[in-house]
Amino acid sequence: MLHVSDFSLRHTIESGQPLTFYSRYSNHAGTEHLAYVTSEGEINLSLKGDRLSYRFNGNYTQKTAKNEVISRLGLDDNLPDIYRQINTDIFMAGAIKGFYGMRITKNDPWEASLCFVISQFNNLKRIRGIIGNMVSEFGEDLGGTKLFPSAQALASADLSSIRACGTGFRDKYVKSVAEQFAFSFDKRKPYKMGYEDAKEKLMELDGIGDKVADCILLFGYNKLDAFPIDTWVKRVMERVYFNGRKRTIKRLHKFALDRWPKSYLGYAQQYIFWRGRENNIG
DNA sequence: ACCCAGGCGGGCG
DNA sequence: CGCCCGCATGGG
Repeated sequence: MLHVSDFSLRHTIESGQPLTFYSRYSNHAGTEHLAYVTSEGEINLSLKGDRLSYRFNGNYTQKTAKNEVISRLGLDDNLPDIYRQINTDIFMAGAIKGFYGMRITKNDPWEASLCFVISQFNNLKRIRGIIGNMVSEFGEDLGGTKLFPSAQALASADLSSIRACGTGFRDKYVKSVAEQFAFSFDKRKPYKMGYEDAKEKLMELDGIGDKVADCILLFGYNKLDAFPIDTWVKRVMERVYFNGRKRTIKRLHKFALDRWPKSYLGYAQQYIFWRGRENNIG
């Protein structure tokens, strides 16, 4: 058990991050539950008030499970300090108030990559469905629960069976990215690279462009200086900061860099995204 | 029926 | 560089 503060499991889980797509979340009588699987085993969380307890199996020990939970849910980020630094205006203040405790999750780079390749020109409900189909179709069976599908499994699958999961035209991107993660791309490298170099590296992959690369860097490599701009973030920023005028992605990136601390850009983005989407602003 | 969704690659000027 | 297009699929 550990005590947590400034933490909302619901906002963290529901806000379009990889865990949104492959975890089970529920709330019974004021106690929230979250279950998900990693290559090391299953994690089961319960949150009541500020008490976060966790159960685990597989290779986890008390210590490694605790580290997994803290790191995965972003509990090691200093949220009060982040809020102080990104709270530059009324819109951000509203986002912080409305979604207080929402954190950036830290996920496996391959898992983040697959989720965000699927996300292109898509919506949250369908992404969740497609990832779910892929887990049951291609995930290794652990006797009851299934693992997130490996890059190797998808690399050796044929296009039609990938497409049968509902990917649509993204089938070729899924296979291509899976092949590279399985055979040539060293997913450990970007951890040691700066944001710019790592992004350039990721964008060499077919099917990974500017926005998806930023998502992978933010949610997969824990690079909080990434600022993904999707249709929601673009529209909201144009409306809130540019009086409704159209702006290029490049210019919006520059605006963000000038306005918020580089090391917290990812958090600023996540609050813009989720308030924009949940309040249907834009 | 119509519109949109956590975009990308390719082609054009 | 900026702009435009086609791309599958399902829900509002």
